[in-house]
Amino acid sequence: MGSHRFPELSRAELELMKILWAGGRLSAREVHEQIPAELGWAITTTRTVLDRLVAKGVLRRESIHKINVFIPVMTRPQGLARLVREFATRVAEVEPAAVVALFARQSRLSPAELEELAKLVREASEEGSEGHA
Amino acid sequence: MGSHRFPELSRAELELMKILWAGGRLSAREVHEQIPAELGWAITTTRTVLDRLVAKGVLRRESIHKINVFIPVMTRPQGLARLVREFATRVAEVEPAAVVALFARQSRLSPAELEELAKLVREASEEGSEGHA
DNA sequence: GCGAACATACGACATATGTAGTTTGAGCCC
DNA sequence: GGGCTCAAACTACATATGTCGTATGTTCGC
Repeated sequence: MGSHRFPELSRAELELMKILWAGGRLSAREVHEQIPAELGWAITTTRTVLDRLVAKGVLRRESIHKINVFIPVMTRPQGLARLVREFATRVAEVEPAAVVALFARQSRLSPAELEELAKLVREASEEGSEGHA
Repeated sequence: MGSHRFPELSRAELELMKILWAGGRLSAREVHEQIPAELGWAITTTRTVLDRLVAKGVLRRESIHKINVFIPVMTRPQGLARLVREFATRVAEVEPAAVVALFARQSRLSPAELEELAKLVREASEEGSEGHA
């Protein structure tokens, strides 16, 4: 125990988190500019999703000279872990580790992150089959 | 064009579809009995989700002696294709084919289904980068 | 033939999500 | 120093989802 039980990320939320994970600390506008134009989001939409992420405790808001910048609280491995497990167990119905392996060639994850992802997915498995029965 | 643009499947819906894909044609009760008890669903919940699946055109309802049996319209490969693409492109950010490969060792999919899944995922990719611009 | 049991068809309701708009305040250009 | 421009903070609203409950009709054992 110890690892915060982070909430799930919806599609729109994951989209923004990916930008934040890559950018570190960005203002709403900076995040918005990196959203694929095809999505055609209004800036207010970006702000709303950002706010919800803060409300969920996934992002932290810091005011710099009256301008808010958003900082990830949930790390990328933490954000991916749940999605990986869900996909592995419910959709693909294969061992989660096999899905984790997919991320190996995914340049966005550093070796350290990859390892953390593997660990988190493993831990989640243990939790799933609780030993407190 | 040609392949019906099936709607997405929510978690609960996927749960039921998996049972139907394995069972063929089942009554609401039969489906309900196969739902993992841990989920603790009420029979009415099962019926509701089943109804929504019919409304979405994913299942077909047939009345046999006044008892409804539900028959899959959307095949397993069709149901998985979208989920696979979503996970591959948005979450793992790897080639969809790599994710399809995961299903190779998944006994639930026959070789034919596996091939269809691969084909559907491939087609979806092409659609994504439409050539009609 | 009657009532217990089960099935069907609907209605309901809270929360989650996608997607904005509006109101108000601060900062900067001329 | 009056606006124009933006950011922040709220509010809004439709649809999707998870989860049932209820009113009715049908069946079968006794």
